[in-house]
This record gives sequence, C-alpha cells and structure tokens, in this order.
Amino acid sequence: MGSSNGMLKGSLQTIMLKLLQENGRMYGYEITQKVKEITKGDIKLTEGAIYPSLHKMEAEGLLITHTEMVENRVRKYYLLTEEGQVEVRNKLKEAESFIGNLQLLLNMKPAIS
Amino acid sequence: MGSSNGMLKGSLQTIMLKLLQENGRMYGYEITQKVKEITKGDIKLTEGAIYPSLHKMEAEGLLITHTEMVENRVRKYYLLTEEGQVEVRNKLKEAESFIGNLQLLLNMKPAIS
DNA sequence: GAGTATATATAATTTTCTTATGTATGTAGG
DNA sequence: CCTACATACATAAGAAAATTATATATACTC
Repeated sequence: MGSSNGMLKGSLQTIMLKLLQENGRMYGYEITQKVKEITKGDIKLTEGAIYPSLHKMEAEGLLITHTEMVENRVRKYYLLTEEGQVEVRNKLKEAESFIGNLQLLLNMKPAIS
Repeated sequence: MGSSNGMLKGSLQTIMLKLLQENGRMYGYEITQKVKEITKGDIKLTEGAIYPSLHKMEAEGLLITHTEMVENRVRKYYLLTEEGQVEVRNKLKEAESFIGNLQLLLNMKPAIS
C-alpha cells in the first residue's frame, strides 16, 4: 500500500505546480492532504520535502505567496506567477514524455493508439 | 527532444533490472545504448550514473558479473541473481503503482477501463 | 593528430529527499 | 493535567542518487 514513494524523486515540483494550476491557490498542508486523497493514501508528501521546495520555487519566481489567518492559524497560500504558468506546461510535457518512455522501457505500454 | 531526463531520479535501478530480466545478461555500455534506442534518444543514461548503480546492486546481491574480452575490449556482463529476480518484480509493481498515481495527480489518466 | 565510438571507473559536487526537531493552536480522551 | 492527534509552518542534519568532469584503453576515420 503506502509504498508508492521512493520513485517520487524528480516529480515533486511537477505535482505541486499542477495542483496549483488546477486550484488557483493552495497552502502547503493542503497540498499534502490533496495528494494523500487523490492517491488514496499511497503518496504522503512530507513537510521536509514540500516546504523547502515551495520556498525554492518562490525564490525562482514561479510562485508568489500571501498569508491569511484562519481560525487562529497561519496559512501561507501559494499562487503561480506567469513564469510559473509557463513552467507547469513545460513540466507537464516533460512528465508525459517521461512516463511514455518509462512505460516503453518497462514493457507497460497500455496498447498503442 | 532529448529533455525527458531530470525526472529519471528514482527509476534508474528499475529500468536496468528490467532490461536485465528481459535480456538475460548485459554490460553497462549496452544498457545505455538499449535505453537510447528504445526511447529514440530521449533518455541518455550517463556512465556516472549507471556504473555506481550497477556496483551497488552487485554489492547488495541483486547482480553477479562475469568479464569477457571481445575484440580486445573488456566487457563486464551483469546478470540477475535469484534475489535480483524477486527485486525486479517488486520494483515493477512499485513503478506501476507510481505511474498510476502520477497520472492521477497530473490529470493524465488514459481513460479508465 | 583530432574526433568519434566502444568500454569501464571514480572523484567531486549538487540536488533532492528523509528523518528529526521545533513552534503554535485546537480538540478529544483518559 | 497530560497525551495524542490534527492543523500549519519551518529548518537542520544526514543520506541517497544523480550530474559533471576526468581518467584509462582500444580502434577507426578524417
């Protein structure tokens, strides 16, 4: 079950960027919950992975943030910049290509169209 | 084109083990060529990545080697041990699960059966 | 002699993740 | 009251895995 991690290495950013693209704005904890939900608990992002990664993307100009107080708790929302929007598209193309190649290499091609 | 790398991080071992499972025995350089061929040049494995990885798997008991001289050149062939055979199957299940989750997260599910 | 292909190896560095810890609020259970 | 869990962020230390660069060696082509 929860052992689908380990191969996550290069795709954390892509996943987070994609979720931000779909949801407009999200905060870190929300991202971890969304990923857990979508993958039915298979993939659990850790704080040690997501926060440094979000900070890095912010520093690179892919994301901007705004902080809100909700129920006495701080929430730091992340949003894509225009640069970020471009980056998601590139990362998604990369991911698509990569998954295709991986399926070829691992003999997992789901019947060619 | 050749930009499908970068996401390769956690799947190098799986790819090499799978190729060894299919081909019985292979040497390092041969693996790089096979991967380049199958992915039409998209994925180029580097020596700095494959040799340490092969050595590690040998040290872990997943692979054994035998060296041959072919046309005045040394070839070090790698083969799966029984432990290695088991490991390929596990890695492939992991990869399948991971790819499924990634497609879900990235909205790339190719129509549900 | 330079460049490419074949073939392996390793060292130095960087990237990225895991693990652990720390802060802080709120709720629920014993 | 103390513990545990959920929410919410952050960072430090260390491990793992890759990139980049270099080295060796043979053989062929320009």
